[in-house]
Amino acid sequence: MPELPEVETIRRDLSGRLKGKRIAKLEVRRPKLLKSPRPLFEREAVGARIKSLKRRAKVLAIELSTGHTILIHLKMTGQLVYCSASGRLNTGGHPIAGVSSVPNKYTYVTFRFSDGSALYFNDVRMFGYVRLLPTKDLSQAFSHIGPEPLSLSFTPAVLAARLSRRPRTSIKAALLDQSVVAGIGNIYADESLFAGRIKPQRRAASLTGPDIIRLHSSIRRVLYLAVRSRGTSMNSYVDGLGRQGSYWNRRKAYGRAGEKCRRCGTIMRRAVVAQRGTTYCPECQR
DNA sequence: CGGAGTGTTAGTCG
DNA sequence: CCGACTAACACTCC
Repeated sequence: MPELPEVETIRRDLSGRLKGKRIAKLEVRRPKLLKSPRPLFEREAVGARIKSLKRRAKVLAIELSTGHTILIHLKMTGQLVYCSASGRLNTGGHPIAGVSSVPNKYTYVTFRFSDGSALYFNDVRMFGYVRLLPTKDLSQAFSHIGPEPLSLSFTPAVLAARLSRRPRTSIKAALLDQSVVAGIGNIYADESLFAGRIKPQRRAASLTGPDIIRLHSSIRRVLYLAVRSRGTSMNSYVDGLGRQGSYWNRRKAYGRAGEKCRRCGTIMRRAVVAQRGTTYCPECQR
C-alpha cells in the first residue's frame, strides 16, 4: 500500500515516539531484507540515538546520532509496528489480515530500544528493505528521485519539465516513475488523473498547458487530502491497533471499475496501462 | 485447484 | 537513451 500519504502518516505517527530513543539491539530474521552489511548496523546503528524521522518519496529515513541514517522502504506489503515498553501497539503500513500481534511470522527485522520499546518491520512479500548509510550520502542516494509534489517548489513548470523527460511514455507510467514526481503509486496516479480529467493512456508529450496545470493541482489536492485522511487502507480489516486511513472511502477512481463515475455517471472502465491495473472514466477523462 | 491479480521498483532486453 | 517487460515473493479471490 504505502505511497507518499501512507509513508508520511507513518512518519508523523512514529516521529514523536521514536525521537530520542537509543537503539539497544537489532534482530534480523531475514538477512535478505537488510540491504547494508550487518556489521555496519552493529557499529553505527546499535547504540545510536534517533535524531529525526524524514521522508523522501516513499522512503522513511531515520536519522541517527552517529551521522548515519536508516532507510526503510515498505514496497508493497511492508508494515512498521511500534510497541511501547508497556506493550501498546501502533502500526503503520499494510495491515495483515488475521495477524494482530508482534512479533509474528512476518516480522523480519526488529529494532529494540533501551527503554524496552521496539519497532517491528513486517513484510509478507519481502520486497521491502532496510538500509544504513552515512547521512551525508543521503542526497546522493536520492539523486534519481524527482520533486516532492507537496513541496511549494513543485510548480506546473516543474511538472512540465519533468514530463518532457519521458515524452513518449503514457502519462500514467510517467506519474508512476519516481524520477518524474516523487511518491505517487498506483492509487494516487489513478486518482490524480481522474481529478485532472486526463486519460491514463495519453502520451506524456500530448498534454497541453491547461492539461499540465489541471494535473499539477490535481496531484497536490489528491495527495493533500490523502495525507489529511491518514492515507488509504485497502483492507476493510480493522485490527484495533493502528487507525485506518480513510482515503479509501473518498477515492473516486482506484478500484471503482464497473461503478458509476462520480462526475458524469458513466460506468468506469478498467484497463492495463504501464503494466498496472488502471481505472478511469472513458467519458470525462480525455 | 489453477490462474490472475495485488499498494513497488531495480534490472534487463530489444 | 528509451520504453516495455520481468523478477523478487506470498497471499487472496474467482
